[in-house]
Amino acid sequence: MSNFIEEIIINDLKTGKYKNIVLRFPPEPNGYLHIGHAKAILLNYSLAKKYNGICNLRFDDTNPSTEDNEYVKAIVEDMKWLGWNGDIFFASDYFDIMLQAAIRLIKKGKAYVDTTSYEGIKLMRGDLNTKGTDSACRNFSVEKNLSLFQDMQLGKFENGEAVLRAKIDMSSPNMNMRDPVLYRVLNIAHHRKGDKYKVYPLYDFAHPIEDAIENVTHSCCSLEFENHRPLYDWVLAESGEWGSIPQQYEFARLNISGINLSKRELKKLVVDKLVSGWDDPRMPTLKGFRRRGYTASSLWDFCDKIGVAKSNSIVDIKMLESCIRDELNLTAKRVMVAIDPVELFIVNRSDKWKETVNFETVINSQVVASEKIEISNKIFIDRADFSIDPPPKYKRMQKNGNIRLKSAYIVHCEDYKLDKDGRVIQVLCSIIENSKSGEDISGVKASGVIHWVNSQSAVDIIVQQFNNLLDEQGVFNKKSVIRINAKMDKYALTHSGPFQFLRNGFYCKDACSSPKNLIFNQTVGLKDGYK
RNA sequence: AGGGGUGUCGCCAAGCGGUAAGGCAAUAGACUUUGACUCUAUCACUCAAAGGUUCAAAUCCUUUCACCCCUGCCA
Repeated sequence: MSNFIEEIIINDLKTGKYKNIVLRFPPEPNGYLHIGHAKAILLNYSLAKKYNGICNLRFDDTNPSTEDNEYVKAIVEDMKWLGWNGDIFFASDYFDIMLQAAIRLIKKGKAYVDTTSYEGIKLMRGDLNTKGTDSACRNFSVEKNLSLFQDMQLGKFENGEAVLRAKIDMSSPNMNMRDPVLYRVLNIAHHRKGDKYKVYPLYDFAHPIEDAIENVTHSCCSLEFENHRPLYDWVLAESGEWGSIPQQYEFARLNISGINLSKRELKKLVVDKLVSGWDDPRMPTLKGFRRRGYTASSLWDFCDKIGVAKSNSIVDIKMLESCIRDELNLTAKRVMVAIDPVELFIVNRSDKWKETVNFETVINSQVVASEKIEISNKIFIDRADFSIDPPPKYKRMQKNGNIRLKSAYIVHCEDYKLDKDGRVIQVLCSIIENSKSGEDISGVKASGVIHWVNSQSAVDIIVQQFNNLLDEQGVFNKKSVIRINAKMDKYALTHSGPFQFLRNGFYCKDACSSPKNLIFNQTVGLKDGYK
C-alpha cells in the first residue's frame, strides 16, 4: 500500500535530494491523542522506518495559554503504547533561535512591529473580496522596529498591545500572506519556560523553523494548512540560512462515521464529567480505545488499510471494527458468559448430579484450546437465547425445541416460568439421554447451539456495551454505555484476557474492575449473520 | 472570474495515455457443537458532467457542476 507522500519520498531519495529522511509528529500539548492522531503518527513513523529515516516527536508548545505538562506526559505514553520510538523535542527549546530569526527579518525590512489594536488589524486585513490596507506601522524604520520588538520582549507591552508582523503583501488573495502576525505579547507562564518569555511565536512562524532546526525533510500536516504553505516557504526563505529546507505536504485528516474527533467536544465531555475521563472506554482517544480493548497493532492495521490521500472522506466505523475483530479472533480466550442471565433447570437430573464436559475452542476447523468445565442441573443462559414467541428462523431455545448446550447435552425444553410481570424467570428442560457432546448416539438433531454457565461456579460480573458517545448534532448520548448483569464461570478469572464471550463479542477487563466488582468492556461485538 | 484544494462501486482507495487493483460492507452458497471464524461465488462496459485531442482517455485540453479550506494576536 503506497500513497502520494511515499511516492514523493521514494522520488526524493532516488534523485538524491535527500540522503536520509526526517519526519516528525508535532502535537500541541493541549489535549489527549485520539485515533485521528494515530493516522498521522503511523504515517510519519512507518515511512521513517521503511525508508531508514527517523521520526521525531516534537511538542509544538508555542501557546502557553492552552498547554499543560499533563498533556505532554499523556502524549508520550500514548506514543510509546503505539510503538513509536524516537527523540522528543520541544518547540519552546527553540525560542531563542526563533527570536534571532525574527530579528534577522526585521533587519532585512521583512518584519515590523504593529501597535494597531486587535480590531484595527482585523479591519485592515480586508476580506475574501477586498484587498487589505497597509498599517501605519508598516513603514517604521528598522531601528524603530528593533527597539519596539526589544520592548515587546522586555514586557513593556500588555497582552494585545503590539505584535510583530511579516511584511509581505496586504493585497494577496491568500489571507495568510496579508502581513501575518509572527509574534504576540503573552504575559502568561509557559509550562516549561515559566515567565522567561513575554512574546510567543505563532504557528506559521514557529513551525517551519522547528522543522528546519530538526532537519525535517518532509513536513506532513493536514489539508487545512494548504493555504499556509506559501507562508511556510516564505519564512524559511527570508528568515535565515537554514541548513536544510523542509517541504510541507498535506493530507486529509481522519474522519470515522459515528465518531466525533473534535478536541473541543472531547474536552467538554471530560470537563462536564459526562465521561469518566480521557480514558473512558467510550472516548475515541488512544487511552479510551486501549481501555476498550483495542490494541495498538489493530490501529496500525486500520491506518494501513484506510490509506493516505487528499480527498476529504469519512471512513466507515465497520472498517475499524473489522481490524480489531481480525486480531482478537486469533488471540481471545473463549469463555461462556450468560448475559442478562436466566436460570435453566434440568428436570431429569438430581441436585447432586454433576458432570465434566470438554469445552473446545474451534477456529477455522482447528481445535485451538480445550478446557474441562462442570455442568449441574442448574445453569444460566442468555435471556436472548430463549423466546416465548420466537421469530422466523430462530435457532435458539423455545418451548418443545431441542437445543444443544455447547459442549454438553442436547436438551428438550419442557416449559418455562414467568414472574408476575410476565418476565421469564426459569426455563425447564430435560436432558436427552446419550446426546453428550462427542459421544452422541441419540440420533436427535438440535436446531441450534447455545452457551451456558454452571450455577455452582458462576460469579457475577457486569458487562459494559457501548454506543456512539455523541449523536449527529453533537449531543451527549445517555445510552452510550449500557451496563448489564451477567454470570461468568470463575475459571475464566484465571485469564487476563482478551476474551471472546461466546456468540456475543470480544471483551476486556475494565481498568476499574476489581475482584469484588468485576467489570468487562465490550471491545466489539461479533458479526451477526442472523437475518 | 477572490485564492487554494478535492471529485474512481454503499464506505475507504489503487490507477500517472493502452482498455477499471485491493480492503470494508453487502448478497448467494459451502462448512460449522460460536447465526463467529474459514471457504466459494457475485458486486463500476464505467471513473462528477459535457465537449475536444488521439488508433486508444479515469488518465491530456476546454467548459460546467458539486463539495472542502482560507478574513485568530489558535494550532
